[in-house]
Amino acid sequence: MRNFYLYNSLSRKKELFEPIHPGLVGLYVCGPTVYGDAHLGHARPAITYDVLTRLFRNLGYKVRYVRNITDVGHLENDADEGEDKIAKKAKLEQLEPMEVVQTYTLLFHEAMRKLNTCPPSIEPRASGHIIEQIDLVKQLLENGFAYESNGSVYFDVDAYNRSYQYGVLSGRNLEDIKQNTRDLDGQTDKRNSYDFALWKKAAPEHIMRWPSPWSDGFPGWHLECSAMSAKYLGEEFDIHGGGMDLLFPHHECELAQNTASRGKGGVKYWMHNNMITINGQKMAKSKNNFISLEQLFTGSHSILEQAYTPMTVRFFILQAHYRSTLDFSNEALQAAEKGLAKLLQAARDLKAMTPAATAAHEEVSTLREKVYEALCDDLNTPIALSHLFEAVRWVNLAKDGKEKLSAEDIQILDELLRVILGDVLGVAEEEVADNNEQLLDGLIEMVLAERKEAKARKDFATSDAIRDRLKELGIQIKDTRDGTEWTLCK
RNA sequence: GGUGCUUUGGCCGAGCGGUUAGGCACAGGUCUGCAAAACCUGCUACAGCGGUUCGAUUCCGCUAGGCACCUCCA
Repeated sequence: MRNFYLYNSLSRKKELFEPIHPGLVGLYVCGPTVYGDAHLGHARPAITYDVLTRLFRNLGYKVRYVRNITDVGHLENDADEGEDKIAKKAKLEQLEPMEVVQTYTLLFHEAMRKLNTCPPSIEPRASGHIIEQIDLVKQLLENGFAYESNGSVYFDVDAYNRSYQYGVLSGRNLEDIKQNTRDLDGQTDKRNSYDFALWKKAAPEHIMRWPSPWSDGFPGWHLECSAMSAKYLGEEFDIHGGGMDLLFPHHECELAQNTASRGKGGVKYWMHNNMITINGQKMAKSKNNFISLEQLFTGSHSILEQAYTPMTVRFFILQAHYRSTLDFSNEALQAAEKGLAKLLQAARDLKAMTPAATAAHEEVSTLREKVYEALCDDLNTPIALSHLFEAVRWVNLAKDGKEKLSAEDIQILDELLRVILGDVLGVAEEEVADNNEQLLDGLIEMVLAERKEAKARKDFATSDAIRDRLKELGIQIKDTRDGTEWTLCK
């Protein structure tokens, strides 16, 4: 199997990927907290890990891709009274928390489908794994790395740091953290401000609660990923992915939980995608530059000059390397839209091509290798795409009759534009179903205008021919006093 | 304040110790009834100042700007 190199956030270098179990890849990715619309930021990891999965599958690996849905435990802040995001939204919209979860989970899935991402193999929910999480808390208490306080249980970072090292993933040391952690009000239950919650006792009015040995309450946010990744991928698995913003504290805490409970970190490669920025700044609700995917697809946001199709967004994201920040702008999206159209047009043109030469072009045959080399070098999609544009050039040259392609050339170009572009990068023809109705209206209106003109010149042969042709296509027209009506008959 | 990252041509965005990234835009040309597309040609940049080197955009240092995390975030 081809060598694949992956940047590991833990070692801070590119490493040769060697699966724990030959031929199999276990991938865990932190999914969304479903308390709001899927946004542009969600598209980055979704597409990155989708391409990773597709590439592994193309290389012959069997991939188990687990992406969770956080539907409990994600707090607004770290204080004792920090509100659960789901619960807060439920209160705001006067819904059951699980109604909020369902609404936004479905919207998230819909957006992911439009972006042509493969659904994960398993999509576990935190609320469905309370038992596993409680077990993990018990284990941590038993191992002496957690303490109970007033019905809540916290991870004892000091204790952990005596046996292991807290901060290895994010490159921090505990002394720095101690100096720089804010002391929030109302953290009386914790021994230290940098300890984090494993189990929280629920306040009386809190709806989302489960019984546990310590209190009726709910699990801490970091716990779910440790519990669910181990359950579905084993205590040691290959790749853990997520956004760079999750590196600390979320992944650091997860790593600490794994290590404290079973003596090892459990993850071989930590992978982090960078952020999407808008005008150079990270998207955030507080900055008023928050764009949901739906807004992006429909163009309904003041920042947007136009609507952008899901595939344009996908292509735009793939044009940058996943570890670089990617700045959103209308200009950049519009450029992506055009580049994408060029690529897809060439893929279409290629289908109609027949061999016109016997000798293969060497430049064409090396493209395939170059593309794989790029993709296998830490998922370098921008380089891979630059080679695909080279393939486009060959298709267009042939189309113009300036080059002749052999059967072998065509076969390679087909592999590049259909298999690599389509199957691996997931860049495919857009669904146009949504626009069809409008398109049909416009077209028929145009044809009827032609017919009206023909009738006006008493050219009834033409007007009747138009009517008959439309009928053949399943469109019935009817001349009325007020004009011409049409219906679609099936 | 702590930690880390970053600064590439009109825009987006790769990359590397010596060689054209690529896309978009722009200009000229070929083709075309017109338009579009396509093709060809041009535009050839690496924040500033030092250092290492035969040679640095690429390595090191300093200066300046930007960003991220440290609080929830993909």
